Amino acid sequence: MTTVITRFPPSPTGHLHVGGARTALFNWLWARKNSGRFTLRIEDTDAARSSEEMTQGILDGMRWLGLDWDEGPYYQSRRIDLYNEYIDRLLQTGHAYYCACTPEEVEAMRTQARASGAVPKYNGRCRDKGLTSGPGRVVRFKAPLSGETGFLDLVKGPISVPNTQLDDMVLRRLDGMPTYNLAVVVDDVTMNMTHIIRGDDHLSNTPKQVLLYEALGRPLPQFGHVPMILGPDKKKLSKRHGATSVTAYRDLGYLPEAMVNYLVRLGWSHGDQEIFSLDELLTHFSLEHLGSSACVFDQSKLLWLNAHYIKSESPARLAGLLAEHLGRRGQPESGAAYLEAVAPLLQPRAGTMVEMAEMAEFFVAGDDELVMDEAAATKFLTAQVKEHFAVLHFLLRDAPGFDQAALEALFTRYLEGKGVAFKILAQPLRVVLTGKTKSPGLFETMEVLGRDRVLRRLANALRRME
RNA sequence: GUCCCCAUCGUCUAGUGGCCUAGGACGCUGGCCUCUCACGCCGGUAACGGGGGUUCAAAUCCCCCUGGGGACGCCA
Repeated sequence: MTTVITRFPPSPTGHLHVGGARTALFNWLWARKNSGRFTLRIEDTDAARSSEEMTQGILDGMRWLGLDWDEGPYYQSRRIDLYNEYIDRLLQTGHAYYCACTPEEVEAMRTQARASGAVPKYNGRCRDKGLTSGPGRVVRFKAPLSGETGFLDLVKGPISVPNTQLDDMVLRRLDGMPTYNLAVVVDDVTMNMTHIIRGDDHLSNTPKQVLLYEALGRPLPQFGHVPMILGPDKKKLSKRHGATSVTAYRDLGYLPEAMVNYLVRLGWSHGDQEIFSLDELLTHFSLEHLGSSACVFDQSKLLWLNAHYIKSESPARLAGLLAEHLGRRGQPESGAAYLEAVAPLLQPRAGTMVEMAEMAEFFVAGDDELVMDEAAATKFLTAQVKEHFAVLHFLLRDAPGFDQAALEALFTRYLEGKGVAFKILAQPLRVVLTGKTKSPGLFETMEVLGRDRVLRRLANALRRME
């Protein structure tokens, strides 16, 4: 049994977007599930469009998702000699040749072919000229003129394309850099890849790569092409559709496990199961259940999953995240213990950590800086409730206990004595303590706020109602 | 234009010839719970693109059509 080796080869010309993250996840899962190795490779042969900053962003995204790699990151830009070795070999074995045509000439061939309804491709003018190395010359692959090239795809099944569709692709550019197709094949061969799981958009590249494997005399790895992720308009997902990079979701307050869970279910399924722990993913993930049709990125389902994970996450971890987001919103620092007490009240209510931070503001705001919903204050802080609050202030001050149960008992006793329903006082009290008309339950809120804050906010309200 | 791929509720999907008058989940929606908002619970809405075959039997297999996506770079 050979060791499973997979890879994720992003091009550092953009962020780690959700589509890339999903293929990375699939490759990672497959390697981990089979106790194999997962390799990271940076495809930066396009020097002009690649940047170190993008590379770091991609690595950050990977780490955030928890997709650790066993090898790499390898940089293609540092492996040029290796690629040249292989190109020379192809030249020697007659699988490649030098071509002196300029990009403009090639472009003209394509437009001409297109105009006459033919396949737009290089016409092979230098194919049999026997040109040797020289300035202004690229190296092209000598592709078969007839026949078919095919392979068995893990998700799509048998794929085959007439060779007349393929042209003599460039292997080495004018600037001496290898092209993508050559570099991937050389890398995948030398790094011993066993499985190549990648986006559907590479499907039509694969026959060209298959030809290269054959020319090199190397066995094919297993290819698996997963369908694309589309936007709600069913077009290829792009910035137009809103957040597409995984780090954007992190900043929006999504939990990595929610992202992973959402992504894995996009194109893969295990019966009716929706929620997967990492362990479950590792035991259940399979290539056979990868879907074969494109899917739409559905933000609302991601949000639901995130809410789910927030509910089940430990208050301690949430407190850390909460502090971070609160800080970002310019709120003063609060103790970890306090935030850890706040979190459970907000967990069932927050869809994202950004939302939780927003809801947590009244907990951490200074009593005098509490943002008051004025309309609500006018509506609820009436003369009638003022009398009650005045008494309640004393009762709360002298209450022996300040926990939820004690508070509830205190209120019940008071209300029964006055013959008043809690409903009458609930909203006014909520506005006084939180500044808003929506909040967690009053008794738990008071317990967490603590006696001092409650008393000060009550006193402030009393003063206001003078 | 050519080639390749795809096709079940609005969305993600289950379904591998009979268990399907098509199941789950998100969303939307009715109700319950209730100090507000949520959570939760119960219920509802909604799909096999069309046409031909094959078969005793088709969402499932084959063909055509239609629709969608992708690729045709000295980008990856």
